[in-house]
Amino acid sequence: MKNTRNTVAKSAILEIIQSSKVALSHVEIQKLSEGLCDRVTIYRILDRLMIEDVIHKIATPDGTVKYAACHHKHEEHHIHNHVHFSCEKCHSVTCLDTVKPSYSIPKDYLVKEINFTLSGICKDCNE
Amino acid sequence: MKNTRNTVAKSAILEIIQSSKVALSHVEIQKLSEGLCDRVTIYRILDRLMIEDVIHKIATPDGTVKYAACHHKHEEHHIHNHVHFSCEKCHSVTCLDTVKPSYSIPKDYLVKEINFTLSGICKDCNE
DNA sequence: TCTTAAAATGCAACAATGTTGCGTTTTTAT
DNA sequence: ATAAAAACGCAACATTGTTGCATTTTAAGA
Ligand SMILES: [Mn+2]
Ligand SMILES: [Mn+2]
Ligand SMILES: [Zn+2]
Ligand SMILES: [Zn+2]
Repeated sequence: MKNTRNTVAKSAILEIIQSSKVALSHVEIQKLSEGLCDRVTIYRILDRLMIEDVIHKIATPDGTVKYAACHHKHEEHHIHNHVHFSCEKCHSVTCLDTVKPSYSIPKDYLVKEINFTLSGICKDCNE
Repeated sequence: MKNTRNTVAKSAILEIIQSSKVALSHVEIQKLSEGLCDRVTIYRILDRLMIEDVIHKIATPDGTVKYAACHHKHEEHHIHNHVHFSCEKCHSVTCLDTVKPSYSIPKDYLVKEINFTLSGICKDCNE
């Protein structure tokens, strides 16, 4: 396996993601990093961070893609089985790490990842 | 409300979606319709069909967007609370209409839509 | 059936997002 | 210090979805 290096840009971007309360899109990360590195480099860093399992990707129903830090113990082969909430008012996407969904699926399916996103009004926008 | 019309293209596209076992992407629909209408028109038709609640949109974790027919009684204000399965081998996305997930979420969130997608190996690709 | 307004369409142009190739720079191990 | 691998910047490209506008089609009423 190709080993991955910790560069200045990579550390900075990880820090940005980890210190954010909400999941961030590529463009948001780019703005927050203020010319730290090229647009393409951000994409490549995000890829590496996902391979290392320190961040995860969230595809919201409206098509936008966001990234959030992983809040689990750093272990291999884990599943992000928590709920995400996407607010249609403030467009924030949050990890609800404590909420774990349950389901039962025919056993001829092999489940490797779950992606569970609820949309609506978040607690801050709710009246 | 702006009323919507049933055109040749719209009926054809709905038929394509309804007769497919798996959810279809915009490009797949375009290929299956073989020059029926413009690319843009397909997007607009998909929008109308979603407003009419005869199809629904599925955003898979890998970023691709697919469309599937709704298999519920034609009622207003329904929620598509069923599970989708996205196969990482054959890239098919299927509605598992019978599998209903359960979850509990803090009551200061107002849930309007749910999008639950499992990824892995589908029953056809599973050995 | 004829008339007419609204809805739908085609086309071109644009925008957003993500990817690839390649030459250069930086990191890490020897 | 040297060398190989990894990361980077930049430009170019690809894919996906959107918008404006002139033209055509649809559906409903006279
Ligand atoms: Mn999360
Ligand atoms: Mn479905
Ligand atoms: Zn909100
Ligand atoms: Zn499969």
